Amino acid sequence: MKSDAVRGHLDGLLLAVLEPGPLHGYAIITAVQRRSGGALELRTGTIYPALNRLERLGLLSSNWQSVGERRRRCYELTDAGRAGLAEERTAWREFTTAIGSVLDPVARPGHAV
Amino acid sequence: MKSDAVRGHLDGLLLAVLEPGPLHGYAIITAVQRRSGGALELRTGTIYPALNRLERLGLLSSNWQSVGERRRRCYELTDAGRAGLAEERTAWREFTTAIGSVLDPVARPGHAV
DNA sequence: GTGCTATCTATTGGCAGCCAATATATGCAT
DNA sequence: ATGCATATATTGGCTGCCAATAGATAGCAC
Repeated sequence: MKSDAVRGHLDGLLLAVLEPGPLHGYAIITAVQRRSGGALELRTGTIYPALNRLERLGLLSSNWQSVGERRRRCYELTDAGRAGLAEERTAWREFTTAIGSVLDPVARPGHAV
Repeated sequence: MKSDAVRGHLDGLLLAVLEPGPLHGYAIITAVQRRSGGALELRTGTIYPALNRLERLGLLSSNWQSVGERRRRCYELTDAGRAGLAEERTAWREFTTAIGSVLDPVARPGHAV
């Protein structure tokens, strides 16, 4: 998987891994990695600014937790975040359909060429 | 479809529409538009530099044609271009699988959650 | 008790790559 | 003669992700 691969789809990934429940940043990275079968390895410089942005937009809320002396910042979806995730999924479907029908027209029966 | 949508997948699109036969730049734009059902509208500032790059890389070859007084630059796939297209299709499959399995894990039966 | 690795958060600089805007010219219809 | 479709090309700019860097806690091996 080439670098820069998630460009334009990062928000959807973050919202999606938070759907089952709250996670902190580090756990989000491992969750994306696990759910993608190891294909997607996000960097901290990628997700922390993105999480901040999503919180600023009202799609996420965060609260600090303490585990012993260690601090964690836990993010969870807001209602707007759940709506945003639904939009991202729709956009993803449209996107893959558009690119896919150009890239592989024969693989889509019923599609006029 | 948001602007900047084809980012990272442009080369594959160009190679794909050239697979059936040679086309000139303007026809490439309309071909992508048609095959995507109108979803993808590439700009000249997007494709001309890309076509040049692909030719420089040896994936395309071009030759000028004259229709009356009008000049057209026709591009066609080289053998390397055909190989490149196959790679792009593989990469596309891996990409959609990776993002898709994060975005929509339940929609993929057999995928452990 | 010293290193090594994993866990955890955060910021900065850079740049690839696409788009908007712009320029130019032909051909045809009205 | 005006406007729209056809046709090619360049430039500047911005978005957004990544690499690099920084720093702190915790546990394990030795």
